[in-house]
Amino acid sequence: MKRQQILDAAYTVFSRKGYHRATVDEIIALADTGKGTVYNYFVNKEQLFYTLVKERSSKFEAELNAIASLHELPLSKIKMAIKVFLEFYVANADLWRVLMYEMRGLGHEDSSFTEAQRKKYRERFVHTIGILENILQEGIEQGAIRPCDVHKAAHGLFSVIVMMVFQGFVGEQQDSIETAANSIADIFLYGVAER
Amino acid sequence: MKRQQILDAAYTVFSRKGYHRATVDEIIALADTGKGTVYNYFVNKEQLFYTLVKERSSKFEAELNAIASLHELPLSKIKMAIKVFLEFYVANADLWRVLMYEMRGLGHEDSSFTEAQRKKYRERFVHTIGILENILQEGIEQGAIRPCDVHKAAHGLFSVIVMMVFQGFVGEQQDSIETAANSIADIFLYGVAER
Amino acid sequence: MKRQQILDAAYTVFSRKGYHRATVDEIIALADTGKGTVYNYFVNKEQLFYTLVKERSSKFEAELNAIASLHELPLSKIKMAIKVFLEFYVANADLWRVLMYEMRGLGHEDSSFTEAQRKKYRERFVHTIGILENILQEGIEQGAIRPCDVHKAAHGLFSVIVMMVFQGFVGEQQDSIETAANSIADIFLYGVAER
Amino acid sequence: MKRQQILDAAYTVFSRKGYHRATVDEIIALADTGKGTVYNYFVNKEQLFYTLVKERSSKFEAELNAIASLHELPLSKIKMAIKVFLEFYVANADLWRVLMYEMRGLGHEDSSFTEAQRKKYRERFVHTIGILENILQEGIEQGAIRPCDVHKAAHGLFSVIVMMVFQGFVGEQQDSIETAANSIADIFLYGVAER
DNA sequence: CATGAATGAGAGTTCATTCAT
DNA sequence: GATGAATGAACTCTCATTCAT
Repeated sequence: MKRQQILDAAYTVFSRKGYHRATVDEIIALADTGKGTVYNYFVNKEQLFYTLVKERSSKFEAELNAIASLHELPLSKIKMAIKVFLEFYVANADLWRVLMYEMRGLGHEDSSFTEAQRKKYRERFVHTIGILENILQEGIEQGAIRPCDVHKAAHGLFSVIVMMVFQGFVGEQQDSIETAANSIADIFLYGVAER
Repeated sequence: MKRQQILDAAYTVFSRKGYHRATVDEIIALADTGKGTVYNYFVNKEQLFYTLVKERSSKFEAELNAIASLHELPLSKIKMAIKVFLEFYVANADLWRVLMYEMRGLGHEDSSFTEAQRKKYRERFVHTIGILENILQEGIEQGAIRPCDVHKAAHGLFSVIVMMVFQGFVGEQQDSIETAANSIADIFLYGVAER
Repeated sequence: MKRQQILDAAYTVFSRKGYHRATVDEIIALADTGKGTVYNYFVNKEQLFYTLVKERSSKFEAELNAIASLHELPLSKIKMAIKVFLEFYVANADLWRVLMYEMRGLGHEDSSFTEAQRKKYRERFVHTIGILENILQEGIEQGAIRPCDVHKAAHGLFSVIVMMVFQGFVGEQQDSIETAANSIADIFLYGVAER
Repeated sequence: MKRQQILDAAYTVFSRKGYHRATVDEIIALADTGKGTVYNYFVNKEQLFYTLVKERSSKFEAELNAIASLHELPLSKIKMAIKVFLEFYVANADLWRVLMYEMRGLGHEDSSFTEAQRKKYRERFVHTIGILENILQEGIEQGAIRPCDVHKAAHGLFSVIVMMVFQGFVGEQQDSIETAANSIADIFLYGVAER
């Protein structure tokens, strides 16, 4: 019970402050618990953060996998995937902003996290974006998508989704998400140019 | 002269470590100067960071403004703008990653920076993305671009550009930038779907 | 039964880590019991340590008393006493190193232990060394030992015994102890000078 | 100047409390300085302690080396060495008690210090006791000392010296030291047995 | 009796900032 | 203008002890 209180509080504080500026003191104040309790459940601040990410990710990753396995048309799958991404990022915008920053994209020298931890995080991203890649690849094979660099294209799509969320262009309501998903899919698939 | 040494060193250290993990001690070690000297030129760490951003931005913003004012076809202007963006972000990837993170996109309560400072940063972004918007708007008016939400479209284009840089998909060489600019423009304009 | 498990574990951990670095967590892990159980049997860490010392001391003190009461020649008694000391300290080297340190020899202001506890420990030492003194005194009265300050001489003998153990000059085997006892007695009685 | 104040305060606090119980807070209170200042001069608590030991040792070691090099009779040298040892340990009793404890004599698993640091300390001890060994060896070669295990004999002599100090049998006055040195030398050389 | 979740005082350490020289 | 010694608030983490079950 305390464990969950701590996780909830940590989620809030990490989201608000980022990893570095978040303090254990603030987390325990919000969780209404003692400092030692945090360290009974989590080895350290870093692992507390990781637990948060892991717990929030797993459902999302499962949903995404499910979509990839469906027998649907690629274009339809893409739209579904975009929607699932939006739902997840809308719900976890702040924490994932922090996570993405702390990972530093590539192999950067300094970060709050150990290299081992960073690798774990990166694998999660690579995995989810990889699913987008697979769908695109499938689309190319079926002639629905133009041949292109699916790795970059998937990253592009991903970056747009995340930006829409981070910029607050998408709200929490289902219809807001749906509308956004349609816009994103439309431009991603057909571009902005007039024919 | 000392001032410039400090700025150069600060650029390196902030880029490597991020805002929080960067220490004044490391900056002065690299700048080969004394700690007090930093505080003679800059009121504090935050303002040192801001100065850095301001100095690096201005040339870029000028270039972008120039493109916007050209008498060229919108599609051509878009490609040019993409190139200028890429050039700038490739050169300043690490510092801008830090900056974008610390700004926290919207009106978030806590950050390393004061609200006043954050507003200044945001205005810079709004301004550069605004130029993209204007070009798109011009394109719509001239019938080259499909009617769409230019605000969001510009942000989408921007996010893809930045992602390409942060993911290391674009190198520092001119031709790498040119190739990337073409790919981005191609998909942004015509989408990935087969016709 | 739990009580004995705790004592055994505590002995091991205190010996390995010293008083301060030993943690109750480590003790209960080794004793395979719960944290509360420790506090059912012992009022606190300090008293647990004391119990350990008391239990291990009593047999040794009894043996030493027995030797003192024998009707033997003083020189012979001295050798026997040295052997008993060696046996005891070899068996309890690590814990007694910790104990001797935490006592701080004299009336020092600060220690891990309360003054009352420290007094108890000191009395045990004074008592065992006192037996050595008595044997020496007996030797002087019988003309086997040169008149000298028996208090200091007994401490000197004691310190050499302990040093031999702490420096690892004496092993656990009976013959190693016997050899060491002979060397110590030889030099203590006759000195290192050539005649 | 602050550096010296910190060293003096640290000396007092480490001597009184031992390494673990000594706190940086107490040291700075006594040194009348700020916490950060300590870390400007010393990397950490461990290195502060080491600096203390190093500074206090060097004069003593030099004196001891000087005696070893004298052209004097071995027995005379032994007495001189004993005196120098007593002077040093009387002056530094408390800190050296702490040091000797934290070293844990041999290769013990856990200690406050890193293995590397422990090795440095041990070398200092080995060195000073080694000088005693050399003097004894010289004595044997010149026929003044009975053939014996000089390594152990030197350790025995050392342990007695230290014990005399730790037990408060020796005061700070020169004559107290002289008297003690004579008693120690007398028994070490000629034993306690009557002839 | 046995347990272990909960606790918080207190530890060592970092680092932006000040100010006398 | 240039300096760096001095500072202390703030940080993460430890661990003996309590107490409800």
